[in-house]
Amino acid sequence: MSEVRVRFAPSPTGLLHIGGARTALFNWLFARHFGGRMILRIEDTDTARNTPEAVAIIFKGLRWLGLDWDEGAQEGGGNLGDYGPYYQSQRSELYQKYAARLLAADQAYREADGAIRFRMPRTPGVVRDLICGEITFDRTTEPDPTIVRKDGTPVFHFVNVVDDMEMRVTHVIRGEDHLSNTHKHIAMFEALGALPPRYAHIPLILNPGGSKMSKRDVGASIGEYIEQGYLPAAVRNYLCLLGWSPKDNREVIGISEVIEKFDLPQINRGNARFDLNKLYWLNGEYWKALTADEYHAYAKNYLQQRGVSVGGIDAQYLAGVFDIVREKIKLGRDLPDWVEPFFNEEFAYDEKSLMVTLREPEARARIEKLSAAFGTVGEWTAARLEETLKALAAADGVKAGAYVHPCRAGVAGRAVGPSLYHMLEVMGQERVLARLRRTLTMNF
RNA sequence: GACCCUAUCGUCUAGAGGCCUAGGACACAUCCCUUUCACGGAUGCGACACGGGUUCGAAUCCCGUUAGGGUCGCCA
Repeated sequence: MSEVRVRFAPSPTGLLHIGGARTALFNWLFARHFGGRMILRIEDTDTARNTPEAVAIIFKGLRWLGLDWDEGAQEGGGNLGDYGPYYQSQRSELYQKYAARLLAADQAYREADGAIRFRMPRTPGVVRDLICGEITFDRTTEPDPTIVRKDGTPVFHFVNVVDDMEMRVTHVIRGEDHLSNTHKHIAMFEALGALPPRYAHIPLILNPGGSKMSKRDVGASIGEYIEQGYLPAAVRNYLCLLGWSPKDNREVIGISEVIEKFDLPQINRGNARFDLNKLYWLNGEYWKALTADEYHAYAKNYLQQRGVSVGGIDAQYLAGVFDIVREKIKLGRDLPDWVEPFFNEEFAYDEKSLMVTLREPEARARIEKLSAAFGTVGEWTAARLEETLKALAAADGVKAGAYVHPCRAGVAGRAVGPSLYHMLEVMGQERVLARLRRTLTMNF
């Protein structure tokens, strides 16, 4: 096989769609597996929604997923590679040239209003798809597709073919929604005297309701995952599993291994429904697998992006807080809330800690005893604090929980949170005692 | 409506004629662990769409039906 050249050709719609992201991923995987080249072409012929911001969202999403490209459109509007420009909006002359050529050869004709139509061959259209197999389309009643509108702008099917030809694309890997149109593309290649690329149509991603995932569906945009603090490797791993499988019962699989094993024939033919639950679980697996440094850097960065300033906080304290919170959550989204009571002395008391715990008749007395005992505890470690608290409970003949709950509520204002003793250890004696004292002065 | 694709637990999938009383994962349920919430561990629930063939034998091959999805644009 000569050098593999694949392309991902998104149109700027304002978001990077999850289906598009998977198409990009499969193209990328194929290119990397065969040592080929990945090309990014921006299909921005629809001028209405073509804005620099919309294009930037595509770059951002691909970069975030770790999908790089060897050739094509670049951030800032640049082009990299010998077959550019890679923005269709900058290739109008080329399309005009090829339309004229088709017209001259009578393979296309002009309508009264100026639009140009391609003369469809009336022979059966045969598509040999690398995933779907050989399919034959009857074209006896197929209308001639428009390739240039009456206003002179070229139509998608035509520019797609011209660009794939000009850019020497060898394999077109795209969504199955294009399968029924592929014979038209092949006919255009042939009319232009070019060899068509090999086609591979991958199944669609359906929403939980079972229809094609649209931009309005929850989870449809890669931007959502960035914002919610999903880990890119987890999202990428999940996308790999939609229509492809390592076939050995593993779910968590490193990208280099996917590259090694990936090939087109093993891709499933049936559409797959999107399951946010499984992605969430998978993200948890990657969350746990992060090294301490990676996790700390991620947490700090995410919080800052969410407008939570952690700049002035002692690095060691910050790391301690991050560490005890980590095992309780699965993604960045939960970080701000879990971390809040550690950084903010004005933390809010949630309803449950207030109503159920702090208003209990014995709560006040227990917090007083806790204050006294913690004030003279000596070594401020989780183990020592646990011992101290349990001794208090034992002396009263009650379960540890009777002390744990008011303590947690008083110190963090929450009914749920990280392991209490570790939380106290991280917070430090001074802060804990101050908060307990303050709780006593409050009127619930 | 015409054409095309697809059809294994609720979901993602393993399965390419006997290894299948169909395996794994998510979700769900129960139990264990436990100060909460998670995590983890154990167990359970749960599928070959239906009908015909072919074959000694079919989840696997063929045909039909049904269902789902897609395409039929001077959208991409």
